[in-house]
Amino acid sequence: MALDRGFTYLVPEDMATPEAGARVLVPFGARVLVGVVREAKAEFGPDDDPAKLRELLERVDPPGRPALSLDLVRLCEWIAEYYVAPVGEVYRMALPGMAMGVDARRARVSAAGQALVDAEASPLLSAGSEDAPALASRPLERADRRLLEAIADGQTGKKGVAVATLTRLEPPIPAVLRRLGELAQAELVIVDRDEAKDKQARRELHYRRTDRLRGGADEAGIKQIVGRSKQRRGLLDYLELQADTSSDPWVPISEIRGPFPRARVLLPPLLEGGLVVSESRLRALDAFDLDDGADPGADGSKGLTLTGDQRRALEGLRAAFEAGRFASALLHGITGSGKTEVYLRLIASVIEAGGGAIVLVPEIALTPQLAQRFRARFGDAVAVLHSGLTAQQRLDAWEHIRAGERPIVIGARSAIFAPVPKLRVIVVDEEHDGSFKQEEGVRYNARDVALVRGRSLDAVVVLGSATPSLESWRNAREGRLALWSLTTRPTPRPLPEVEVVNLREHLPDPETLLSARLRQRLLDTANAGEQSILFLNRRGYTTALSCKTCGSFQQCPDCSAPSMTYHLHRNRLMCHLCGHIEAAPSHCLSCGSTELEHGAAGTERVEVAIAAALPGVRMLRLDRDTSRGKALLELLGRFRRREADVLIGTQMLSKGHDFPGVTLVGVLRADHGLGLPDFRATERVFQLLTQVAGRAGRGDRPGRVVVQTWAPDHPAIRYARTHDFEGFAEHELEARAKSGNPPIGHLALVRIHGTDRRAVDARAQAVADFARALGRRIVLAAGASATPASAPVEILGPVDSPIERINKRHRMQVLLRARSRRPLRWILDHLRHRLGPDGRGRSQTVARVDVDPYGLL
DNA sequence: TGGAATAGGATG
DNA sequence: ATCCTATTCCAT
Repeated sequence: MALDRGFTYLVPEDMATPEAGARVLVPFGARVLVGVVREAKAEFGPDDDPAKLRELLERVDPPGRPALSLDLVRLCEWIAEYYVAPVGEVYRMALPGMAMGVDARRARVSAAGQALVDAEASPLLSAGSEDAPALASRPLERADRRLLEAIADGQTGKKGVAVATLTRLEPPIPAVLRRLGELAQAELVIVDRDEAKDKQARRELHYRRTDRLRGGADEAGIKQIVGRSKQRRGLLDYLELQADTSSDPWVPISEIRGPFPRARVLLPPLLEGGLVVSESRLRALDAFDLDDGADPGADGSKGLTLTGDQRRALEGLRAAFEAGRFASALLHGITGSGKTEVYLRLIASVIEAGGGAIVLVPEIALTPQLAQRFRARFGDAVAVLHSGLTAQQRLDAWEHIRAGERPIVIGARSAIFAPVPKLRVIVVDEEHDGSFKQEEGVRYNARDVALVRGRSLDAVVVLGSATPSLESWRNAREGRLALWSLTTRPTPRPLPEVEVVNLREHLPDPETLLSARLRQRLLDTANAGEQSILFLNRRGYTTALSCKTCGSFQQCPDCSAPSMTYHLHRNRLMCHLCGHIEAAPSHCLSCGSTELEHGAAGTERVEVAIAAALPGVRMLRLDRDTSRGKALLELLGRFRRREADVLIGTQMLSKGHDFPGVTLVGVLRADHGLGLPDFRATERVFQLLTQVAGRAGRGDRPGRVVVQTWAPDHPAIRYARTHDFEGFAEHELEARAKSGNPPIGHLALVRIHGTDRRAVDARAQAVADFARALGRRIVLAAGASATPASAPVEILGPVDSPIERINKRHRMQVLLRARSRRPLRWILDHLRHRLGPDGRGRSQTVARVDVDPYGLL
């Protein structure tokens, strides 16, 4: 977590004052850091002590070209404030990784320094040296000599040693940077800037499991290298699983550090034993260089006439754009109603007028078709930002965008920070999607940030969805968003028929999870030469292995949830929360019975079972295990090319894909997830079913949807059956009003976690007490006025988080809930300074706020 | 006694 | 956060 405050610096006499958003080099303690100017002021602020201020060292950005435009600076400030996030962290997020440099200096010894080193190294001379050398302020200490020697040893020719490496010497030299400064002062070493540092900084050490002693064949050989360290073994398994299940076997050290914080210590023996190799690499491949089998370059929709709905929506949005004022709209269009075409034409107008646009999509890797349509229509004007870009590619894209060379930007969440000049339109496609909410670090919601950025730029913001979030729906109903509805599909095809199968009456086959009805439909569809998609909301083989005799099942040692899933592929158990992996046991660990059974089925097992039950039907499986990055696109391409009859997958599949050959969609367990302690569960299931139904019958044949459920009367399923979004929304809004949950109420969740249970508990209690005290002050203040309401802010907790332990860290939470934002805001502003890390070592706890949390897990 | 682990404090 | 200093801890 970065420092949650700014620092004031003086602008040197001979420097033009850098504008807000410009990067500058500043002295910070003994270090030199890259900073971003938040504000340039002519006078001292009340908290500034002129005597303590230091001067800026250098400007990084040339005058008139700050890294962040003023609108982005304002946006960062707003985010830091609203989401109670450390400002520094927010700015760092808004800039591409390496725009913020590291210590770029290099050090080498001078002639005098070299002489000193040589003298010390020579026993004859050092023994007889009468007058010990001294620095300006003090005698030369042993640590200084070590530093000098380290520099002399490390420098190659004239290159010198990177200062950054000197700070990481083993054993470390105390106060290295101060000593280095003094040595430089005494002209024993020369310190200068390194031009080539950026390239270095963009690389990262990656590790890969080799083929040596692979697959558990030579257990003894592995033991010899790994030894008895469980962590080391876990790391090896982790890398092996990565190599097996992902398209790219290389894992960057930063990623390994998640599940294995001690990776640095664990890796050397594995490297030495040849089980693992390392390499300095740039980040993974650009997934979008791959052809996923979609129509190459064709954008057949260009000349099509719009439906009446589309035309009205487009005209309304264009009018808003031409008015040049902020406007926000919800584009509610049933699946297949042509929302994208509306975006395309709106953006075409914007481009024509010399403006720019941002299109946010839930997960770019899952919506390559949208990107392709934009590329087909706008060609090089489009920049696609996604997680597969290397740091270098990202920086390049960012520079291109900033220069106005690519006025259209398509990307996931973080693309909302794209430095598009003259930004006039922001589209948030599938705005209901939970992935717009960042769930770590700065927990912003890109959809809401889009509205704020749009407002500050007088731009048009369009939120599009077939199943709008209840937040947006309510905003539209109350007039805060203009509402445009697309109620018909451009092609004269009705929405698919949804057939609900009550599993209570029609028991599914325990292996395939298919009811007789769905099984028959699958066979019919395959026989007709058409394709099917099956959804099951759980990856892996089964949830867990449980003992038939005593019923006990394996828990992750570091997490508290039943998160261990069995993976047939390598006969391993893996925790879905922290990545812990272990060999699947052959017998029950508590009673010794060898009779173990699989719990609730996952996609892997169902795939196998169906393949066995329906011979001749070709199956493909898609989930996070089989497919990341380019492997995903390859798989989708194979299905599109009809290399399989049935694609089975998790909800990853429900987003935006278009498979013309699919006429049947089956949902194996629609009610899955309804039992979770999550106020959005019903909404999510409704959305999933509606989105999923949209996958059926998009080609030239009508579609059919079969929904299997144990709860056929649940509202999510009832309303989805009739494609009745409005009915669902009204029903669910009532439920939210009753519970005080969003969008009627407003939430902020304080999360407290740490290794030591008691420290976490104490901190959580303290946070809750403090919030309650603040809450009472509000009540007192409001007491005199006419509001008879009870406490305007409810403070719930502290309680253990639903998953009370993840990766050995205990987690607790305090929920703040209010009918109006203002009192909640007030409490958060006061709570702000009590957040962040507290305590040290094992008893350290971290508290952070999640404003407008998406889920409460 | 000196170096390692650890707690507290400041950073402009 | 990261760096620095003072303090405690512990083995030699």
